[in-house]
Amino acid sequence: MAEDRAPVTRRRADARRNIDALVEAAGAVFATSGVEAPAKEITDLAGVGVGTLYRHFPHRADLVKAVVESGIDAVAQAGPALAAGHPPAEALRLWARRFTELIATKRGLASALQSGDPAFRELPGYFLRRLGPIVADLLDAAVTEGTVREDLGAEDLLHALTMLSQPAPGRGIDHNQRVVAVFLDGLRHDPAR
Amino acid sequence: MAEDRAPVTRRRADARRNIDALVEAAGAVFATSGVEAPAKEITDLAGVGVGTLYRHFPHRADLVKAVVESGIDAVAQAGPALAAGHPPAEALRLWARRFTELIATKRGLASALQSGDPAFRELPGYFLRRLGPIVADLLDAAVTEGTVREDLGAEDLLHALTMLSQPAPGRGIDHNQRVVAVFLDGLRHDPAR
Amino acid sequence: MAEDRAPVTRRRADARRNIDALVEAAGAVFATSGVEAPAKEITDLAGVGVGTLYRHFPHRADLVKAVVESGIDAVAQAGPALAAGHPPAEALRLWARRFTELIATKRGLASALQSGDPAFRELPGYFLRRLGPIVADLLDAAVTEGTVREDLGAEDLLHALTMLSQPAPGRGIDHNQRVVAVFLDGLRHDPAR
Amino acid sequence: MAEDRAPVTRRRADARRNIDALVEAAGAVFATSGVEAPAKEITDLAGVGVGTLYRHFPHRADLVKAVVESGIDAVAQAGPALAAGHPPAEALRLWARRFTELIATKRGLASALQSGDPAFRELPGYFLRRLGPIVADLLDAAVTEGTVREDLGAEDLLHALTMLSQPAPGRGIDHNQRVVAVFLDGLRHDPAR
DNA sequence: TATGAATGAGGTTTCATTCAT
DNA sequence: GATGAATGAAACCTCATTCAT
Repeated sequence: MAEDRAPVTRRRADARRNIDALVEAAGAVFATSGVEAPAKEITDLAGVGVGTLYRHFPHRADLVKAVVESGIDAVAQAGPALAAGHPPAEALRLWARRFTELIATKRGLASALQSGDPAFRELPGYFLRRLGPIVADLLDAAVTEGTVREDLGAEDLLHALTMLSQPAPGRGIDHNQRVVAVFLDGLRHDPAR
Repeated sequence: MAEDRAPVTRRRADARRNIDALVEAAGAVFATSGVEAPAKEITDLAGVGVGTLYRHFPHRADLVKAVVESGIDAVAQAGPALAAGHPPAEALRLWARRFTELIATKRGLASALQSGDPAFRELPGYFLRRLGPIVADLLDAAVTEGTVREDLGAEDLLHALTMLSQPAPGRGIDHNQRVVAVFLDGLRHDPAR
Repeated sequence: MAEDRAPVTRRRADARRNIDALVEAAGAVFATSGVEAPAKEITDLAGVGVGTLYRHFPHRADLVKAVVESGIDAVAQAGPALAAGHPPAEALRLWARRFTELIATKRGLASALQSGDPAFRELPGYFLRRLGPIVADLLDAAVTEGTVREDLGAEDLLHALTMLSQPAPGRGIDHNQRVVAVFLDGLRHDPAR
Repeated sequence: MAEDRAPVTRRRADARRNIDALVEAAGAVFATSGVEAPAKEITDLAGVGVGTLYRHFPHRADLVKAVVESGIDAVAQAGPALAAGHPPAEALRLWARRFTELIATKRGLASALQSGDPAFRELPGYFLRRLGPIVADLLDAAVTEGTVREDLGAEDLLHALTMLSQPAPGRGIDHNQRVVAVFLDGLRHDPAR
């Protein structure tokens, strides 16, 4: 119907801007008020009407997913890069550090991932599909190398890292990094034990 | 209203029965629907009116606290007993096992403990006050003995155990016991490392 | 739990009063603004909170059904009475008169009955179950007597009466009575035709 | 915006195509979801933006009117033709048959005609203005001939036919034709009665 | 004391309508 | 003229909390 396509692309740019604003605002609001924060709080911060939120993210989980997605890519991509440049166990440790940074600054996301709330039912699956393979590769390499114990699956590890990376009230990210480090120590294979 | 007023003690017994029913029901409902479950769900299960809930537990946190309390005592008391009968590191490990059993079967409690929700603001404090000293004693003994590293505080440890004990969707308590064991391995002091 | 039952009955009376007020208000509002009128309009007229409406009538159809029910009984009961005191064709005509009075003063109900809106899916069934047998008895008697044609089912007749009894904008109930009378004339069995 | 502006007539053709698509789509959607169906549903089916709908049909009633109009002309024109080729009473019967075909396949239109909704306030007037005279002519001829009773006005008749032609859930157009036939039988003048 | 009906604030969601492109 | 993104009012519905009985 529209002979000239130009306006369409222009419009898309506007929409894109709103979508980005929403995801950013949602990230901030989730961090403050949790994943169940009122939609209004998010749209106000994004400077956008409620309708716009629902147009782009019909379900709450869509928005949460977008927020997760917005940070997850860099972490996912870091996996292969670290594997290439470091010995397996070290690569795993460095990757976990990155992962903790991601989760620890996104209060409430992890709890959404395991909340059991039907609205978020798909999220853990998405999360695992996206990061599971990266962890599996890192873990397998270290197990093959013989420096890491083999009795813990990639998903178990991912879940443990997720929980330990949860922001703890009254403590900073250092706390998370410390307990994650302890956990990874425990993961080291030590035949003498 | 009631012409035949039952003796006071009789009433007390009734109240006690209701309180117990409420706490038990709340535990079950929290496990199924999370700590934010509708009050009605709890009172229906307890076979009691909503008013009764509010009489005994004016705030949601009071009820959560009661539920936590109902399981926490045995775990708290187990601390000294285990310390008396086992070497420090082993005592710590056994106690952690008990603790995990408690938390892993109370879905949602840990997340309430760290939810940041103002309604639960007092809970972490209560939790720490109650269990902090027990962990501290077990931990100090092991550090003194030299079998456990000294760079992790009792509260950090308690928090880490709490997170790792969270029920993971699709996995059972075995998962929690496994990752807790890994964590405790990491806690062991190993000068050779 | 409550030893003395008296208060319960008392309370029921209060609730009953609200329910009656709601049904009456709904009848009035449906007549003015149609069956899809905002819930608020109804509760305001009934002098009751929205919550009360939803407690007693969780679905819109429940309320419509109650409104229908509130008038339908007298009409249903009139069937046998008229059959006993009049020749069949006359009984049918008199009953139709009563039926038209009922429907014509409840603007919008009939349209709900055949709206196709999923919310009202059960209503036509309810309506037919309630009145179908009455019409069938009246009709059968007249057919047996030989004064009424036999090629129209009771449900067809009921539906036709319902449609012709719909309040017509700008016309009063006389209009409905007149067209219903014409229809019933058409129903008369006349072998000579 | 558009550098290459198409000739005006070309534009007109496009607009015409859109209008036709909208009316057709509206007819289909009204049949399925009622006259109050979301605008989006209609524009999607027409393959057109919402803005286009509002440009051509600023008010919902305009669209309904267009849909009604699209079918009404043939029926209106059939009046004189039938009057010319048949005896009055027969002409009336045949015309009613055509009318029923029109209404029975346009679910929801008749209810819009008498909904009382301010948005449709003009529709009944339009409907009567268009078809009233046709019915009046047919009716007058039959009354003059002496085969049809004279105590029912053309508008009363039109309204009755409209109601009886309403699609009945679970029944087909046969049902409507049957009850309309009964009604017309009732309309016949029979001095013997 | 216990009850559960009533309340209404607060959140969600839908959709008619506008308007920049 | 056409588009469809954005808007926000308006409706829905749920539930924590109060309070008359």
